[in-house]
Amino acid sequence: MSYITIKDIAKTLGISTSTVSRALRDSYEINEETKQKVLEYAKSVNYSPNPIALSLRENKSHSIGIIVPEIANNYFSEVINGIDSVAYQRGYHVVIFQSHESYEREVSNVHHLLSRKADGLIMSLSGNTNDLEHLQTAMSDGCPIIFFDRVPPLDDTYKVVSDNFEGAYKATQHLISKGKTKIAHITSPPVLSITKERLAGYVAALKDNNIAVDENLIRYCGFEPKEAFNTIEDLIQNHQPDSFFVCSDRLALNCFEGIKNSKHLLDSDISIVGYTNLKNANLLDPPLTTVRQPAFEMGQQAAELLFRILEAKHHKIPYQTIMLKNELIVR
Amino acid sequence: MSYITIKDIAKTLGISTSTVSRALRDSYEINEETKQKVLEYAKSVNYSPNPIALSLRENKSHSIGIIVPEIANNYFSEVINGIDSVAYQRGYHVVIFQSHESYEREVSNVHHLLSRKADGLIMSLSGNTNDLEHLQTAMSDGCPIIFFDRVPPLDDTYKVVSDNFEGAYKATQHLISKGKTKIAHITSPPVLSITKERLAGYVAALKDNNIAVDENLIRYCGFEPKEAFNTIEDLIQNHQPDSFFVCSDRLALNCFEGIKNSKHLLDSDISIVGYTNLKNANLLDPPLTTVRQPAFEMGQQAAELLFRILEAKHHKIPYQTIMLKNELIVR
DNA sequence: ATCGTTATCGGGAACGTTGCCGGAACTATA
DNA sequence: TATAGTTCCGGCAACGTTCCCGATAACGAT
Repeated sequence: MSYITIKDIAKTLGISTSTVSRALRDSYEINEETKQKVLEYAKSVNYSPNPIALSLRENKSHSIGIIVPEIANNYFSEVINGIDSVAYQRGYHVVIFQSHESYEREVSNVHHLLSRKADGLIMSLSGNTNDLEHLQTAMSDGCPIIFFDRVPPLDDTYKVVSDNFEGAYKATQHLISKGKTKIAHITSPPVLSITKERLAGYVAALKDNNIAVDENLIRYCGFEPKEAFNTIEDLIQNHQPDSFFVCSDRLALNCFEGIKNSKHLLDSDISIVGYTNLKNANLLDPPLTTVRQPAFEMGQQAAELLFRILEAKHHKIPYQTIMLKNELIVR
Repeated sequence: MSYITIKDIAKTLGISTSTVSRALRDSYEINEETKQKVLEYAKSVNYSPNPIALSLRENKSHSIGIIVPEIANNYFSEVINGIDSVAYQRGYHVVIFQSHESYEREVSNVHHLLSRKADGLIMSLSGNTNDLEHLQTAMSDGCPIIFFDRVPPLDDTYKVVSDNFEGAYKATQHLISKGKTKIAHITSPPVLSITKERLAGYVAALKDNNIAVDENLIRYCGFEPKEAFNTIEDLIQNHQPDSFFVCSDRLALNCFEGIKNSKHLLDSDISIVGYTNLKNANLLDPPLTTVRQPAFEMGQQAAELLFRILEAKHHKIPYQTIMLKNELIVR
């Protein structure tokens, strides 16, 4: 299986490797007869070219890399599936890495992908990435990167995002229209782009409804479950919110559990809206109203943009930001 | 970044590439002084060897492949994290692929990994894999494979599984001890190893309690949500089970929803036990009792076994099956 | 003085592939 | 008939690396 090389074919057919290569590549000038002979034999022995040799020669790998913070996050796995669906059609393979929210792992992943000559990258930043040098050098080395969801504060890049401002605005508005006024906002680390945008949407909705913004109700949370629990506990004990707007898949669950477990039972008096792609938000008790990002579609769009860049070769595709709408699913 | 080659170093230092290679590899006989000079310079220009050239030469890639049916499945992503954790320590990189329950995709993934000279494979079979030829050739080509969870019916392989028989037995016994007698068993396609083992556990528990096995209550379900819904509907309408023992992450959720949505409300009269690694089974309404597989640990064990094989080089590690215990989490 | 030994290094092949360059054989043109 | 052009093919270098084989110098022993 794939042990046959072009040399073997050349030897058994009594021709040179160049000729075999030409036949296989259907290139340049070659006698139709020899070409058929080569193709036939190659097929019969199940020849397939060695991608490593190709990579070494051509400085590319015919595969694209994905780096996400965590595969176990449903939002990210949906995005990956979107990317996968278009890459597979094009005969590209997709190499998936996790940064585990670690800056070091992210850098290591980028280097690995780069040294293995990935043709392009699609990624979402780790929660601890402040320094962007590894990405800058990757891009200037000619490896195009599409960022999605958690995008860096750079102008000269390609981005695929969802309308976080609007999503947060709609979520907050939903709570307000249910009569809530003390709406806690629990969200991801402040460095992330999504954090800022969602916070802005939350604040805008409050202001448009003449509700004062209470800084005590806004909490940034890392990725440890305990952190979420403590935050919830403190909020409920000391600031009596009447509702929660919780961002990120992970936090949504942790907070849901935290609120449920707290002395104050989760009842009709306390509402939660999550910003999440949880599969089973409708099965929770009570069902969780959510803002749902079009994850699969974001993956598709990111991949299609990347392939447009790769196929454009010379004439450069202009930097752009593709923004998709979110959906508020009231439950 | 990683554009510097050994030739560049040789040229600027006025020595041959062989010498540079020797210095870097700390091999054979080389003057301490030149060695230091090379190492110093290499470090200063941030040299790192080209892994593609290495792969071409040594016929291996210093990376291992993972193939799972679906990343979005929490069980699989936990296993991946387990593998990842040990591979990262050893400086190996992990390449993740999805078969999407498709035999063709699985074959394609195996070929891709093989031709890219993955040092080894850790995989769980797709739900539509009957022909094992692609795996046999991979193994006879010298690429060791560790199977986990969904393992093939082969003796001469390495496997990491959980005790599905016992898990199913305990789950069924749990329902029986709650007074249930008409226990429906909804499970994965019958080709899969896990399906057979769990069915056996289910049947054994019934027999040990002198409950007749009703074939009508045993249903195999594919991976389409609608299939699960229809199955549930038919079961409830025509066979009035008093409880369900549902296998696989996907089915657990689908059935949970199906039962909840059916005319007969999900109440204390109908119990469900799921065989799943759902993160939020405790938050469902009602909380879902589950059999939980030690997914992360299974990944670790699989990876450790693989590295043992890779490091053993010549003396062969005997084929073996590592079996881990499951945990019944009553909620 | 000659020879074997040791320490250190360079040359070159090889991994699999492609593409440039040159060359042989043939055809067509003047 | 000589020349130019065409068609087809083989040789060779190159991608980055390692490793085997030989080469050279220094040095001590005979």
